[in-house]
Amino acid sequence: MYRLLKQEEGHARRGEFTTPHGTVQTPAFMNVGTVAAIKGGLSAKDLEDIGTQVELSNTYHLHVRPGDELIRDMGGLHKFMGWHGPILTDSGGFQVFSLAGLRKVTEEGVSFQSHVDGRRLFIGPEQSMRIQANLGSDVAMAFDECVKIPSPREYFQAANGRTYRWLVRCKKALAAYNAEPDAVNPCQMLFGINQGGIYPDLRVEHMKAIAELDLPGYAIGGLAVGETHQEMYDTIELVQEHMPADRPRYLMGVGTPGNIIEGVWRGVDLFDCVMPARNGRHAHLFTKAGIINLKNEKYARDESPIDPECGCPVCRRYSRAYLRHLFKAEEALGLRLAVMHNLWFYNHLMEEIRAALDEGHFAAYRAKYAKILDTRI
RNA sequence: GUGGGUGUAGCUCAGUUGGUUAGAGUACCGGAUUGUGGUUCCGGGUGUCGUGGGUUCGAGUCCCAUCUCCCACC
Repeated sequence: MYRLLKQEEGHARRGEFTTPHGTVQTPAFMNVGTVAAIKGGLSAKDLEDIGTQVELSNTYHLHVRPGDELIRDMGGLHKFMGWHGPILTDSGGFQVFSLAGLRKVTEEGVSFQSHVDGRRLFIGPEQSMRIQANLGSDVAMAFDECVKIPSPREYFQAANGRTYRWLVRCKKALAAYNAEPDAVNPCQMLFGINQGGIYPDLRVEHMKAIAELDLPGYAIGGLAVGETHQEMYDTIELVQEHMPADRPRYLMGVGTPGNIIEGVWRGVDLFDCVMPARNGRHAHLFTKAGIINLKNEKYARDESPIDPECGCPVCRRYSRAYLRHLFKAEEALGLRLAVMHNLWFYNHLMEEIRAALDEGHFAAYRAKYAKILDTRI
């Protein structure tokens, strides 16, 4: 359930999103742990320490290993991974895009070749809902088709039709699974996903259609996959007008700190992105002054913390010189500390955005930080 | 002391009958990464070819001397 607390200038929204495992203050950034683990070695306790509100895992990956039935038998994903806050699961739809070389799309669904052992898998709307019901996440994402940009308009049109029909099937299937007496999380919600590339009419038409299905939340998918930032922002701005105002809005897979500020400005409530974790593993660290590459030689004797303005557990204790050494020596601690800092940075960024919205100066915050946070220094 | 071997990038090494601007891996330096296949991808050569002399149009390559290190013998 979503409650709008305040609407700032522009379209920015301050709200609360309540799930079976707690209330999320929005705008929020969801921390991505695809295989029920934050890569880099962070624990559920670490997530609590760095201010994580929502954890995100993936249907496809957990189905492949260890198997969603195993997780159901272990009491569901919350219990399995020891994270008792809200969890959102992605549907496997994005793997239609990211594992393009290993799959085949039909009206029924998508067949994949497993990236783990090569066996043939099939995931359609019903399979995705079954898996997500077994995982017992708080939010299940619709099984959609994410299409690369650029692609022919005709393909987007066909994929949009398929994604809509799949969504109808998702809604029916998930309701049935969660009505079963031994459902892991009977109040699990389903979010629909808008697609259409950067074709304005396809985006709007699709958004209007899925809005009529009266789902607990809606996502904008298929962005940050090849288009320019301006095209992405224009698409968000266009689509948000047709999203129900009383439901949370989730911009999937985005993005940089600047992308997030611009997304909030255009009315987005939820974000997720692998960037803080993946870039952190490669020593790219976010600071209030811009992005630094900690492997650079110039930090070899730098006694200052990653970000002098940061209050995270890593910055309170360790120097750039030490962290650089850990990376050069390929010590696991380097990855862990870097990811911890970056996720703390993202979570803290959202706290600042919420505070700016509460206090009515988000426009000034955006003007000050939207560009500088994405700049390499 | 004698004989043989060896010396090319920080490291391990390749380099044809003498032929254009000196090659690879690794290390190092830099970049990429947007609903995650964590050791990936892309770019960069950083060199007195041990040293000196000689032959040659031309030498990492052939000749002489010398030095280093290794091995064997005395």
